[in-house]
Amino acid sequence: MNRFLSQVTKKVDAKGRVSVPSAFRTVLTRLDIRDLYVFQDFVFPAISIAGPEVLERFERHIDQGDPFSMEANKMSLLIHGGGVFMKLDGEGRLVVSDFIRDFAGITDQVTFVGRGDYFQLWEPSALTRMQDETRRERMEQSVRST
Amino acid sequence: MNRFLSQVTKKVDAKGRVSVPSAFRTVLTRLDIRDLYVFQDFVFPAISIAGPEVLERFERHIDQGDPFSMEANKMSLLIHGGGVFMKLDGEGRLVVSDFIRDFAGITDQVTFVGRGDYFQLWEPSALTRMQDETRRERMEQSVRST
DNA sequence: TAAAATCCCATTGACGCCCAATTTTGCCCA
DNA sequence: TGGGCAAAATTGGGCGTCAATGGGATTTTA
Repeated sequence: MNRFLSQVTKKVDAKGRVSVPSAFRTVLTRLDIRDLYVFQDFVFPAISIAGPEVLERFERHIDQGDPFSMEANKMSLLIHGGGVFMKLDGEGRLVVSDFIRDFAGITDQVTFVGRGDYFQLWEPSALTRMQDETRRERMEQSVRST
Repeated sequence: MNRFLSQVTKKVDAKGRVSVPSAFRTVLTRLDIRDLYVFQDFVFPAISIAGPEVLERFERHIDQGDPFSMEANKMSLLIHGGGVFMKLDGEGRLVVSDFIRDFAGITDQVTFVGRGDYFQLWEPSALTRMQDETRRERMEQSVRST
């Protein structure tokens, strides 16, 4: 399968590194992604990681409108100011920089979460809370429709 | 019969494996399902197992709306982050990973439950409790409607 | 030159794949 | 109806490979 699925929690080591799950690395290889576009997610308190083409898509989106508009400026602030390129080390590990750490509230553990054509880094309990909340919402929906 | 029915409880071996009941494997073969879409159920503390087309159906559902919406992101968090593809080993066994174990509260025993066109994995006592609770609720309903 | 970022290597642990032993099941026949 | 068998299913474990982890050693940067 060539999409990012599932979730795994990993420990950040003494040097601030985490090894990216091999299943994810396999997908990255298959999609021929070497430079990772790492950005602060737009809707969740999490870090999203994708290939360079995602940034390019965002930029094209901006280019479609008025470049001086508040809208375009705000968008750039997120995708440029809130993003950075990173590479994995020889063993497939990623350094959890302050950029990542602070935004996602990560300390000594990180949960890797597949999102289809990209993946995310979450502070473990934050992810659990969000998923539980979502299930609860779905439950209420189905109860209402009874 | 080409649907998943009944329930069986199996032991998880020392390596964390459980053999899928042959009746279920027969159905899988008949439906030509080789890759299993294994996901954390939306309503029960159980793992649901189906074919790849179930994930695809979920994804189509997401694609219908705005991909940047909170709604779509939450859904993806469940179906992508809460799901994974797995295969059975040569003897028809499944590895009970942490992904499965933690969510369903499974330790050394698993109950396989048929659900029609898919099946589930439960922690034995959790299933019993849920079934008892459901029967009790139905009793109360029928009493009220008398 | 100190601190941090990289690179490199060794050890440990997990997983996939295979084979053997044992148990269960379905069926036929006395 | 009760055995007896053969086939299928289940279970247990060995082993090789790859992933994960931890810790130097080296280079880079401020």
